[in-house]
Amino acid sequence: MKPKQILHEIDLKFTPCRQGIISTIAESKNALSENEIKEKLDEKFDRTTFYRSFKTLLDKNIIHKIVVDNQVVKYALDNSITLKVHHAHFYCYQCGAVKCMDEIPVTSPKLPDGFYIQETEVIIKGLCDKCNLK
Amino acid sequence: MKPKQILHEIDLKFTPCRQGIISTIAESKNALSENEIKEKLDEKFDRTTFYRSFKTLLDKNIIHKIVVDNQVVKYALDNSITLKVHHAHFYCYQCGAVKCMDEIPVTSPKLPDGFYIQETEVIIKGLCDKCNLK
DNA sequence: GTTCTTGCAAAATATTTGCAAGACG
DNA sequence: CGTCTTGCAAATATTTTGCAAGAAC
Repeated sequence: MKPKQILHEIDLKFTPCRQGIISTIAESKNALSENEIKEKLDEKFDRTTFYRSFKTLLDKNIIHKIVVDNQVVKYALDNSITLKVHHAHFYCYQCGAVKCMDEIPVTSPKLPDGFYIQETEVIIKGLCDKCNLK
Repeated sequence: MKPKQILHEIDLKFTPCRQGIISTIAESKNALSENEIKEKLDEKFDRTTFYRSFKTLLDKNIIHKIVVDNQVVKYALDNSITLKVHHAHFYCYQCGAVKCMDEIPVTSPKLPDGFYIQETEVIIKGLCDKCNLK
């Protein structure tokens, strides 16, 4: 689905920043940080605009955010768009890449009585295939 | 094991801030934030001192850090101290508590060839037993 | 006494908010 | 044209660094 369609469906205006974020993320096989997205875009946007655009897209579940250790913050298209199941994320210590592991479905474990699970997040850290084989 | 022993074993000086952090965390059944620890301590410490103490204790694997969505940052005693296996963390949307789920061992899934797993982090979000049953 | 830690000040970084101008539909 | 978005400035919040005084050993 194209950015314009996506935005239209959820009643958001088709603005250059949103459009840029969505298409940049969609083209990338890894999750991207604000800076990585910024570098790939032709047009310049204020940092505030990025913050607000990310927030809007997150609220509308167009994208999801992956945070590694409070340091690395990356974004990827959300499940509802890619129709993928909830998945684990991989973080490479070497190159810093964050990858959505669509083939690794996340199943919530059984918790003690009384606990209600809404979401389970899995971040696997190590070396990605490229860095490991170097 | 007491704070003094712990610190001595890894060649760290026995200072009031480190001592306070370790004993406060050890006494709590949930992971604690900087502010929660600060409130429980009698003595006051500069924020810089907390940052540096946490860093030192993290580096030496005395404690571990749990970050939820880049917002909530909490600390708990590390595995090497409590001798517990690597475990999942639970975050309650309602009360904000972060709990080490020692009974939920974390097993790393099988990744595609080439990937090397060093660590797997699991954060389960929802309602804790107390908030859920209210 | 030597080395490491602390508190303070300040720098660097990250995030949020208000507001007027401009773009979208 | 009414509403939402953007960029800029500024307010907040967070984290890091330098340095001299003090504590640990």
